[in-house]
Amino acid sequence: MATKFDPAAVEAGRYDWWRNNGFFKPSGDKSAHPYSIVLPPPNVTGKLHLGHAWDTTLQDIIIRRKRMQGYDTLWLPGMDHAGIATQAKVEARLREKGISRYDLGREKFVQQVWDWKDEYADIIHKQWSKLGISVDYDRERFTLDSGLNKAVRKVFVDLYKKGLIYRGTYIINWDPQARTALSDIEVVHKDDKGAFYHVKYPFTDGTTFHGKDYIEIATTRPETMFGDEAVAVNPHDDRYKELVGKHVRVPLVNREIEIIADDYVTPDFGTGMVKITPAHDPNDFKVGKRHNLPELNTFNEDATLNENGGKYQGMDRFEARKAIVDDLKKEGYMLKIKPIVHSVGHSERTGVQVEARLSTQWFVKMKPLAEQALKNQQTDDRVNFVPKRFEHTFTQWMENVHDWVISRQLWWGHRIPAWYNKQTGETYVGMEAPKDAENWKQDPDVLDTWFSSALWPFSTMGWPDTDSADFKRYFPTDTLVTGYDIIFFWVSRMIFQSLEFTHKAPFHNVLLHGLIRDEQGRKMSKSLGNGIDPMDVIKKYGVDALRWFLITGSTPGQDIRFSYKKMDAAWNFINKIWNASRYVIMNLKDVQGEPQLPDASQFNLADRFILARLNATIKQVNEQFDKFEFGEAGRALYNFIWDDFCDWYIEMTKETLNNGTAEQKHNTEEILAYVLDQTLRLMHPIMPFVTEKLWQSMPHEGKTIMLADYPVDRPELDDPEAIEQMSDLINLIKAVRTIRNDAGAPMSKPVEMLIKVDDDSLKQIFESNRDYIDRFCHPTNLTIGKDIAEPKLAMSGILAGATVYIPMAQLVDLNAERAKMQKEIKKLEQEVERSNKKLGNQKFIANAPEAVVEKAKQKASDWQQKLDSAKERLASLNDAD
RNA sequence: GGAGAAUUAGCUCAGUUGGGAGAGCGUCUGCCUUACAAGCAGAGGGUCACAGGUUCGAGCCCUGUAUUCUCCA
Repeated sequence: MATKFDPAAVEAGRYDWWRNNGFFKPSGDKSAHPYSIVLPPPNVTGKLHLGHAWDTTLQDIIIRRKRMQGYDTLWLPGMDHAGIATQAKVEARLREKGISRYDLGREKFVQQVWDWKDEYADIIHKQWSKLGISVDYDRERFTLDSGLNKAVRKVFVDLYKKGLIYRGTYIINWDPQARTALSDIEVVHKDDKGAFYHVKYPFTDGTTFHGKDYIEIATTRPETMFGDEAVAVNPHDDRYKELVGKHVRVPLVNREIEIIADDYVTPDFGTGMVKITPAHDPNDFKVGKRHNLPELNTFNEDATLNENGGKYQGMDRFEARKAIVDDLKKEGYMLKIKPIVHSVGHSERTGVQVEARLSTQWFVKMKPLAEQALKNQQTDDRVNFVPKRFEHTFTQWMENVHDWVISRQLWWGHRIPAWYNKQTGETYVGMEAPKDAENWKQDPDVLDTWFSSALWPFSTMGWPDTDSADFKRYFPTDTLVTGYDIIFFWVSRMIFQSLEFTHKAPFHNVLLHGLIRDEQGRKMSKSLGNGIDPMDVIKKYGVDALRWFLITGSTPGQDIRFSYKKMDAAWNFINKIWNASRYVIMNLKDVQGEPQLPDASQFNLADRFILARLNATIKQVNEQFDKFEFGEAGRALYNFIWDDFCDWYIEMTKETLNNGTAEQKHNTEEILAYVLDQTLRLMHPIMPFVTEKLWQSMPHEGKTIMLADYPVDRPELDDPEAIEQMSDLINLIKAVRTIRNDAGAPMSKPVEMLIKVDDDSLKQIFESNRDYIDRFCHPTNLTIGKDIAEPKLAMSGILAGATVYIPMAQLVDLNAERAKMQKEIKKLEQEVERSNKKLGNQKFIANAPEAVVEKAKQKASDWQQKLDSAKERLASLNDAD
């Protein structure tokens, strides 16, 4: 075995071997409980990033452990066509060649997108294998495949028939670059610098107001003024009451509009007078409906001004704004320009400023669906959010949800199953085209990507065929793992669609994780150029190290910062495991098959200690895993492996393996093998590659660690006495090491050692473990006793129930030793006082649990013992010269 | 404006039913000890943001304040 962990060598070929042996597939064992996860399908837009690595690692840990525990596990993978995002990517690529999608036409363009999809699906498959995820490739799905398309059409048609999908003309969010409608949540609001333009709207009938023949309108968007249909004031605003019903003129176009009264206007915002542009603002749209105002659209799809924009026709909205402002100034209409910072909506995908646009779209009526989802949270079928607080995020959104715009003016996606009669204009919605197809024209639009993603947990299992084997066996799924940033987009929608169509929640648990940030805590983004390719990290450290970092560096629901220093630490830990295993494997002489424990009568103190600690670790890891507390599970494993196993047990086995009897040696080998085997199994879900490699290198039974039993708690191995006695031994060894360090006496230099004990039990422990004391403390000779003569010129260490002395005539600085002891006494006195105060408190004795009181008493007596020893020691130091 | 999160060692972060504050990295000292020097041994380092409250007992529960961040409007 190599002296260093070499991830490339460990990983080579292993994934394919697992996969080709069918280890990733469900066992199909009907006597076992099923456990299923659907992978959140990554977008075929691009490569996987660190966030995907995190998300898939969490799932892989869950599913690998369940598989080892004997569940019939299904982890179903797939990818998402990501309508607008992928289309935008392909358009950008074409644009580099000077081609637009319109040049190609729909069919050819869509073919280009399929090519893109194939290219990226290939990359993603390679990345999945690097990440080591144990998904069942035979069940892989794509959100645009024919089965899913069938589910999409079925859902659309059913919802339409139930009146939960409708078509109508409303103000929606419009992305002028992608030229499509967007839902509310695809709009991200950012603070932008803008201005309030204060513009004169002159009266047309000679009215004057406060001596002026105009009113002052403040607007942030002068370029929409050609669509103005009214000016509104608040009906309770006494300043303007008299103006209601008067008429003003829209500058530059000289169109006459009326001043109306509407509650929507906030009197103390701006001038308290608002221009109403029903076709270009959602609030104005509502006002317009109330007052029967016309809806005049002044923009084209790409946000250039249309024929209603007069001489500005054809200009882009921002260009037009500049020109209009200039002209308003020139013609004396501009009163002032006041810079402001205000929140402006941008397209989540293309980043351009979103337009409020009046258009005819398809919508999902959300209220009944949301109510159903909320109600379900009060039943046994509720979805368990981990961490809990995200349930509030979900319910709050559901309580305030608006109707969902589902049509997209894109070419890449599920085509809307609606046809319009060429003659009558009648609408037909159905699974298939009408029989007389030649008389109908299908809606050219496609559905929002999330409309198909929302069906993912059941559409991938064969639904709408509710008799399909997978649907019956693996739906509802057990756990969904995803980022908290898509609770609205995805989690919520899966829940209400699943309830509506399967009458069950799609999963029992939702485990939500945060985002990965860079070393400075910034979001990783293309524009910052601070993104890190997980494949680069894997190349340098191995995927096991990356996985370890991802799960131990995080707490559920919290963001995580990536750093190479943490990756170094992760690699170091694996290297530690590697070398500990190397030690064990090199020392196994005649252990065969699956490691078994010798009879308990053969255990020495170290054996009892490590097995008790192993058992406590198994218990803790299982408990934490069940709660999705992977970080805590990882820390328990880290402490056990590094501290208990490597620092103590392995070091102690060197004594037995070198100096023990043949039988002792054999027992030690068996125990080493057993502990390592159990430890590798515990670790396997987290670091699958290195544990498989090491497991294969040691005696074992079975083909793969992937299918070995996951460790379970064995109460007969618990041993508080061994833990206690071992702790006495460790404290002694540590005290000697500290003395040696303080005195500058390295281990290579043997010293005399005396231990004065208060009672026989401690004497017994030290004497029966004398071999270990020799090995760890290197004394020339060792005296243990109750009444030993205390050496004068010595360094000392105070333990509970014992004092250790190391006589070093030349090296002892008596004054320093006295000072040290005085400091120690002061500290101990404080502790004793605190303990006594606590125990003197009757309320504490009466109210605290018995175990807590007992522990406090034990501590008090330990402190007192130490204090007595320290005082004694100081007295003898004072006598020394 | 509403909701949530964070605030613990120099840095990055754990701390799960309230019962004497931990890790990794960094710092200082000493060791190439036959698994590992990317290691081993030892040391130093914290009024757990602040102010109240509940409790025998608070990093943890409650109230308020401050700072930072996220989402929603």
